[in-house]
Amino acid sequence: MGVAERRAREKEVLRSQILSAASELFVAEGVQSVSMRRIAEKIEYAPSTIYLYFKDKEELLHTICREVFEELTAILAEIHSRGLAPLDQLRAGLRAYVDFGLEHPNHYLLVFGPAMYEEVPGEPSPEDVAGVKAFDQLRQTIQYGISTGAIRQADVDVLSQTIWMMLHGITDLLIISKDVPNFPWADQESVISCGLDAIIQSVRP
Amino acid sequence: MGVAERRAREKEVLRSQILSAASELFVAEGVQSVSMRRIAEKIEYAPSTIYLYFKDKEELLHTICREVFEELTAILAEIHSRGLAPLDQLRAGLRAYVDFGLEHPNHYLLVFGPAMYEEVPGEPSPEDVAGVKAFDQLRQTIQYGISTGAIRQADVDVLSQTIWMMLHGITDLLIISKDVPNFPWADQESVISCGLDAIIQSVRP
Amino acid sequence: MGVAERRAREKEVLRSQILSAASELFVAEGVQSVSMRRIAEKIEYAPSTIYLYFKDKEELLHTICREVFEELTAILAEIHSRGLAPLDQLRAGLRAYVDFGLEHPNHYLLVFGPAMYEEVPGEPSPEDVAGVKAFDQLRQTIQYGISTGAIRQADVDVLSQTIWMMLHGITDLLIISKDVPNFPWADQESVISCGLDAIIQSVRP
Amino acid sequence: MGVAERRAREKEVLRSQILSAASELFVAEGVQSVSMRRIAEKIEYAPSTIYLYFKDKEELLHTICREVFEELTAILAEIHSRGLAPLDQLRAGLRAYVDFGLEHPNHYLLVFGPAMYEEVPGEPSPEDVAGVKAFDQLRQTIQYGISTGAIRQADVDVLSQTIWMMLHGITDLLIISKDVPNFPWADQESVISCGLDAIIQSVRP
DNA sequence: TATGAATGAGCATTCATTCAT
DNA sequence: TATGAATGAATGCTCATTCAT
Repeated sequence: MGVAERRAREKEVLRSQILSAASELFVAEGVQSVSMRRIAEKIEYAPSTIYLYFKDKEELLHTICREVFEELTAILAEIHSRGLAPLDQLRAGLRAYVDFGLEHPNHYLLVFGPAMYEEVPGEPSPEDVAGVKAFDQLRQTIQYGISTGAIRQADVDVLSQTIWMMLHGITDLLIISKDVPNFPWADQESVISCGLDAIIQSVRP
Repeated sequence: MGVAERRAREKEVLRSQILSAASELFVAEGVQSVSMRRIAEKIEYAPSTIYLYFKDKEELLHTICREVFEELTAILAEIHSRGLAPLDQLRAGLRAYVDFGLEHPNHYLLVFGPAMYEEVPGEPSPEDVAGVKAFDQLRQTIQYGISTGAIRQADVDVLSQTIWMMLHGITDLLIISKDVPNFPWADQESVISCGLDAIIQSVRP
Repeated sequence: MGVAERRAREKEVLRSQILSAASELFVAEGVQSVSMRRIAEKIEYAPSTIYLYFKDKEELLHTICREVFEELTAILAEIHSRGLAPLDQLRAGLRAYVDFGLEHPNHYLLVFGPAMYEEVPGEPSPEDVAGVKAFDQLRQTIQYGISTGAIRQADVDVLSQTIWMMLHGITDLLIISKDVPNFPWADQESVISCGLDAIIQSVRP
Repeated sequence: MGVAERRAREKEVLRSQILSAASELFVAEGVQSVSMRRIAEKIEYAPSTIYLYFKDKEELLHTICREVFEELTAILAEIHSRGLAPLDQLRAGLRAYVDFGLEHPNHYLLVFGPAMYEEVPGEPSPEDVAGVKAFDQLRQTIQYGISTGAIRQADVDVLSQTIWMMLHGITDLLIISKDVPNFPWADQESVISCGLDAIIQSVRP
């Protein structure tokens, strides 16, 4: 049985290697530009070996997206665990979200970019679930604020989704701005401050 | 001469057909995933015919982007011309922007989606110019508000870009939401209201 | 009838323009690399116009080849007309042949290069006829030399064809040598002298 | 291990098949006119399979040229090794050269036909090297003859290159003659004799 | 006579994927 | 488990040619 265990462990290791090689490449060069062969070369295995671990390129992508969401969720959960006051927790979470996007721009675009695959109604995919969990952290913060009176009475869903959308806009365009030099972009920090201020102010009672 | 005119008109029609087929596909499936062949099939012409109207795939993409921006600019210019009070003008412009995105979701995502082709620094492309002009409408409105005291003192660029980014986030995710059924999306109108309220409130003195 | 004549003349002019544009391009860039469109652009007519004068690209090529042969024939005929002594006439002809090749390298390769088209047995094409006439000049010179005793008794055909082949080899490789820099080519003039000496010496009685 | 060996052998076989199909087609129809598809069809494999064996069309061409030269070199080296008298060695080598051309007409024309790909000065390609080695066999024979007094004093390079060129002319046109029926070609053997006699005689002291 | 519009066949090459071993 | 060999479909693009006008 020691043998079987070692084998299982080895399998897991290779699976991880594939995932990390793929995600590195996807993120650095775009999903479309990266071939399975390139991924295989990076881990020094044959291309066909990848198919023993993932059905196809799409499954690889899905898995990576899910992991990105999980990482984001973990970050937000950590903030939650600090026991901050509602508005402080909110601001810290918003800031962490933007920072996460700016630190993992390609991952961010990967996850929130144009859908790479068709969604099938009624079958929430694993990365949907992961995405919902990440969003849920924000929703809980808002809920927490409302119930303590720190945040004005409002539909929790409407409010938290609107905030998320505005936050996404800031994150998305700050990322894209790096690739569009021919535009007089304002200072990044100023924009983030201005945006977070607007959001925080808008939730005040 | 009637002949020449009719021909010119027919040419223009086909050109438009190509543009609209292309933008529909680009937007629905991503620029990279759409082949010239697919576009040709959609309009029921030979692939090579497209090359009679556009130098290559890139020119097709550029043309589409430019035209989208121009339409948006025209809409915003019309609002400007109404001579509304600063905050009314601002709100009307923001609303028109979101509506434009929701009415032309494909075009919107195409233009503001991840840059598919690299920008070459120092050579502003025509669609950059068009994009700047569209954004400039918003900037002017903010400037107008600041100078009349309807909007608080602030760096015009930081403020207008932050607003644009938040607005983009709302527009972007509302569009994407249609393709992601497995998520408890809040009511669209409520989100728009909530977002615009937040923005307007944040610029008040 | 003046009208008809003018028209015929104009037609002839355009035909010539096409031929000379095509031959210039073929020769400068290789038959395969030159498109009908390029030829058309050069004469500032529509591509389809060329098809009113020549059935297809191949006919254009054939016509040009024939003209090359005719030019060569004319040069050799002029030498013949000078009334030189047999061996002087031979040497002058050989020299003129090599020079013709070196001055019109692409034309030369065009005509003597790998067959571009299939020969159909039994139907001598116009450029075959033209080629035979050019070769015939050499044959006559040899015959003339044999009959006057300046050249040794030998089968006229074998001798003249062998000479032509050796001459062709010199011409061909001197032309090709210009495109192959990585070889220690000997001085061109020395090679020509050496070759002609060998040929002349070999026909002596 | 038997398996690995068999596989390697099979791979080698397919590689050879590709090479010979390609050279046959290149030579019969010109490098430019032959598509990878056509080559693939000829060997009844998918086009993409060729790319498993050769990087691209150019590498295919280069490989063929190099191998042809190497075969020719081997033949000439064998003659050298016989220890013949200078003029006998020369004649045997010349004859072997012509025979090689006539036995491998396609390869011969491919290698000595108009360069289809540009040579880059300063970077002798492998087939240049191979070509130089083949030519060098002739040069050594001439040098040997001069040093033993069997061949007249003369510039070795000029003499050997001139001889090679004349020999090439004979070989080239004898090959081409098979495809040009509409011309009264002299008997092949007679032409070869006549040519070799002329060359041998011309090097005598 | 000349053309503008359109096409269909073709090109070299790449890629995700399959499958026998 | 892992692979090497092979493939079929696809890609952007070019070109000689046709044909209605």
